[in-house]
Amino acid sequence: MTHAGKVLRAARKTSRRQDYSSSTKRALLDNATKLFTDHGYAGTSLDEVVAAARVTKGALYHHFPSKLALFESVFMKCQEDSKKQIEKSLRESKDPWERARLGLRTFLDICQQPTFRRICIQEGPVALGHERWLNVEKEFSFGLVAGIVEDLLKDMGGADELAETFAHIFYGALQSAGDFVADSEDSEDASDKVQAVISAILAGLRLLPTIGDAAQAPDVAAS
Amino acid sequence: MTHAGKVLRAARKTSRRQDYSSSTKRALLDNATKLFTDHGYAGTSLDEVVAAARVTKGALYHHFPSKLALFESVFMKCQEDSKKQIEKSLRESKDPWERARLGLRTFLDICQQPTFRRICIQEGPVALGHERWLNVEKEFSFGLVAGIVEDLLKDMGGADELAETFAHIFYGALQSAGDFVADSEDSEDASDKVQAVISAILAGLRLLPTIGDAAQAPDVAAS
DNA sequence: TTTGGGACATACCCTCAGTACGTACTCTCA
DNA sequence: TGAGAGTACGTACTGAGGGTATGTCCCAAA
Repeated sequence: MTHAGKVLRAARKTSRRQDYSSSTKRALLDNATKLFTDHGYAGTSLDEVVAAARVTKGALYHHFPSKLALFESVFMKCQEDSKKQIEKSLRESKDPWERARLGLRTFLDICQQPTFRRICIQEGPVALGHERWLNVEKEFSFGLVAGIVEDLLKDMGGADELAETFAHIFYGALQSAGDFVADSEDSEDASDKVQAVISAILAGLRLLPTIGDAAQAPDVAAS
Repeated sequence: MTHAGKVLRAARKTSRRQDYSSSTKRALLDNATKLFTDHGYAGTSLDEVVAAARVTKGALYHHFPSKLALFESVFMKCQEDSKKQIEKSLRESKDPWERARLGLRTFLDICQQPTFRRICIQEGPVALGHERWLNVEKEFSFGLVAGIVEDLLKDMGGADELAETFAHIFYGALQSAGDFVADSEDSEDASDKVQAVISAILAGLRLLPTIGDAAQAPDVAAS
């Protein structure tokens, strides 16, 4: 058997043993995702996870070096999924303002998914640490939002200095918006209201570039 | 000794024993605050806390029924302090827009205090649970912010329906703003930028009342 | 002086993350 | 084809840490 043949076989045809292995790993990830979502990181014991996946701790520690690593895998998977979802919706238009509306609409939907809320927004920063969380976010949800904001500002010209600042603040606003919708009883009504508010905030973005570095913006106080 | 006498004495003149007791309780709270701030809720063991306070677990569990209760005491104390600080700054003006600037400026300062950031913003929601955290927030920081927003909207007339929505979203934006400033190297520069962005967002608030329930706000897309 | 109770200290238990080690099974290569 | 290596687990244990049960000291009121 040639080397190329070996690689090919390994790439497309897995052994039964490998199938079993990846299957148990997936079972661990799936059950961990569910339990972490329902009870949080600290509120979930590994005994529960392995019991739900019908294996033992030996299996878990074979696939993941620690509880935190297991959580991180769940976390990354969740981030990747949401990123793909947003990117897909962004491909539907070329106009930056329309893309903003599409992307933010999708992001709000994702924020209402219990897993994303709990794993990526609530528990993530605490479990992984603020530092690590921020670094990951930059390459996923936050990165996309930042890109959208940047495009909007570029579309209007100027205010590059404030782009990063606005993106950070705006991202926090979006998370809160997601929370708000998720917590409300009438999510349909809440979602509409949120859309209106977000739109107004983005509209306020137009007032940004003229301010420059005065930073005090007394015009706000001038009714 | 009359009943009135007893009450009076208990109110103004404490016994030496009571002094000791409240002193150790304060020592526990102070050290817990410091450790929770530095290492988070899960990252802080009660053994560390009692060692730092130079007592034993017996003392801790005499004053607090659980680790979570200890954290909650720290949390509430932090909330009360920040509330007082904000209210103080609010008393310096009567104009709603000026009050907004003063209050938000103070809130941003508070967000940069490590204890408030870690205890009230980051760890609080996870440790206490989202539900409980929200209820407490309503009576403290968030309540104040919501009041300010309401005043602003009232000053312009109308848009009451969106006041609560905007307040929630805006509060998230402020927290992110605090994080952004706290994470930046040049906090002076970052603070200025944040002020500009927040001002722009508040300016966008003026565009809110005319939207009504259309909720789509196509005017945003119209460049 | 007695006595009740507050303010702790000590010793212990239980859950749970992590480790050490054993085992069965498969894959490779002589 | 069988022996060694490596994978994929299972089992039994350890240690850290939250929580409890109980004992003790000491002040305060009667």
